[in-house]
Amino acid sequence: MAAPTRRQPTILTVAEHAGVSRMTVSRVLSGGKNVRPELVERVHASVAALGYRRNEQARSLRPGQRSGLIGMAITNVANPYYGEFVLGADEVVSGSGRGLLIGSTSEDEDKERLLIADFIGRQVEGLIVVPTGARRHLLPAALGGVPLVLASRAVAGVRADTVLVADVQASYDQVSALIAAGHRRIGFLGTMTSVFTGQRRYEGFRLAHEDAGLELDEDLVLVGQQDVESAKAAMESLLAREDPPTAVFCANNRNAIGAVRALLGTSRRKRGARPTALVSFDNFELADVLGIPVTIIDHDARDLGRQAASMLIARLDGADEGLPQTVELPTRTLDYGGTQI
Amino acid sequence: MAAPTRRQPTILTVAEHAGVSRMTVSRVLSGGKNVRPELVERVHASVAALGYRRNEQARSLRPGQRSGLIGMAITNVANPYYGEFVLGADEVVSGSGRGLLIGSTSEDEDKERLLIADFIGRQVEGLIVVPTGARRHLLPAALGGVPLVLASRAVAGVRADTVLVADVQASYDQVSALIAAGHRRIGFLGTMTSVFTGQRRYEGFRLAHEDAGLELDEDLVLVGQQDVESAKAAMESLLAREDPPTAVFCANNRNAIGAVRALLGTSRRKRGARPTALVSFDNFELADVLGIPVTIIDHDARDLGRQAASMLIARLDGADEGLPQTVELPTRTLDYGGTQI
DNA sequence: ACCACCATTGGTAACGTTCCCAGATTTACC
DNA sequence: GGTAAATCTGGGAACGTTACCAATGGTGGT
Repeated sequence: MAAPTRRQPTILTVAEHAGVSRMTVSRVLSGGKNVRPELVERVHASVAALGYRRNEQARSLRPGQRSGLIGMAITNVANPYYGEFVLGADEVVSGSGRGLLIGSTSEDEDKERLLIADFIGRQVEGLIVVPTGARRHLLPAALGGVPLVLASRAVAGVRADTVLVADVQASYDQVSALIAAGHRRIGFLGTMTSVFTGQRRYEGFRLAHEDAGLELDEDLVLVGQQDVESAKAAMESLLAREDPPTAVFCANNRNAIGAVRALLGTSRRKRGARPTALVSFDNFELADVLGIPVTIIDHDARDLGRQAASMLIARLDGADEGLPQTVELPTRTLDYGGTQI
Repeated sequence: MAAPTRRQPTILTVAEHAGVSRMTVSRVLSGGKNVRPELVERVHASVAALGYRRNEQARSLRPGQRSGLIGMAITNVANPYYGEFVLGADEVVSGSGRGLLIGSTSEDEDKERLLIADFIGRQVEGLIVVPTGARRHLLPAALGGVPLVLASRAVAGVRADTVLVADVQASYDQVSALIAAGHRRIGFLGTMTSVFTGQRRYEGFRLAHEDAGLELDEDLVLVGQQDVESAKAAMESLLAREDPPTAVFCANNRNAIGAVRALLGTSRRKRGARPTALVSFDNFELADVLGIPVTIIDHDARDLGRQAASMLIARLDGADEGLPQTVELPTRTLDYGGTQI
């Protein structure tokens, strides 16, 4: 009745079952060079009969062996954006015969520190981190020489391979396009100022104004919105002004969706003949059918994951010994009437 | 110039540095019982000085020790739904001091088999699987006694703890509501018939017709749509009929979004005074602002992840030795005018 | 017939950790 | 002060695996 999970078979169990030595089994399992065909077959039969699986933990304990694990610390696993990101990384990582160890930091520096310590304890070969911003535990000394790739965000003072989106350039381009289309008062809806991408996107926004010789109205810049609700409220406050902006730049899709909700909640009469033009950094579902003029700055999160993982694997497989590199992924523009005035 | 990553310090390095034996270091690291305070301090100082991290792989090699790893095989990491799911599981798993090893199967049975084999080789303590449907590699013999929890879908012939959504009941209820509201011709947009949840949701659809004594028109049942594009085309074909359905039940959010796109692409004149009522199994962003009557059958994917992980941890920590259990999570209904006629 | 060489096989040690036990030291008590 | 007990410390072995080396047997060349 009681089914005391009997021990997993070891290589020795297989060896005895097949009537050979451990070494022969090991050799068969790692290629079978220099083993008599008859024995190869006997070993395979025993492996199948016993349901033996090689213990990767024991295996990677031997010197020169690697754990085959990549640690990945994401700020928010539930964000579909990072889901795509994980998928891209998984493609590359599993393609290199390794596995992905994943944890969520929830933008919490302490969680990030503990997670990374745990990863290192589990002997990960490398780390892919979407950093919260904390620096100390990402320094080489704290990492014990484990290669690190930062994704989506950089950290000041941390020299590591980094994959970013061309935040500044894309924001600059789209805001410049708004200005060229005649917009003179442009709102900005952004995240907490501590978020790296938010800073960069604001920088593009600011530079576009500067280069066009257009003064930026700080009153139209609202930051700190982390969710759709607060973004909606911020957008409503812009719309309620005596002199509302004619266009609004949203630094991420949470803010864009909030802005959309605010616009749809405003009566068409009040919106007037001149609909407020929206630019959204990041795509969102159904953006094209809302009947609201919106320009999307889109990029491929999956590709971001692929790039990050590729840079890491390149380091691991020793091909690349040079200085840390930073790659900026290009964006593409989806225009659903957003630049019209 | 060349920086040959010097070996990680081991417990022996720390012992020598602190002038004690391996065992004393080990004892300090696992609680410090029965060690002189002075030595405890010396060891901690050496650990900090050397940047020593305990090797979890070596640690878990000892008998009776566990790897602290949970393997998670998801059909599609990029689906935001499963992102939420992973987050919920991560909460529980990391709360139990374990880590999550994640892989994507892309609905591919072979990938699932290899992934699970890999997980077992890495000595995972348990598995959480969103199964593709294949049975053999989920049998206890193939798993070597590693506990398994199935999530979101069951597999015929596999006895394991399972967490499902109340697909049948919720579909039944909402379709019954449509019928009660006077709808007599109800369309069905679904996934491939091989998908477990699709079958269950269709079953609820069918039963509601049966119990209401309403004959089900098979011509209005379109299945096999896996993405928004094909769902849109399917919806268009329904709308183009001489006798279009007055309501459409969408078995997942991909199909619902396709249906929405089809409706929005149809001129308002053609849609007529009687808008087609939609029911969507699964929520989607902006559903409430589309101006289309839609009822959402919503459930909390994060909770699904939490439940699955909790069942697994309960098995692991030995509290629960009983027969495999199946839990059905309740749904809630969000009504954006979907049941009107 | 002898020797060099290759293919095949197994024994031993080591990876980093912790458990078991035995020895050493301190404390407690008469 | 002497003994018993409690506390503290370290040596050896083991977890499952593979690298290294040695031993065996067979083959071909001279």
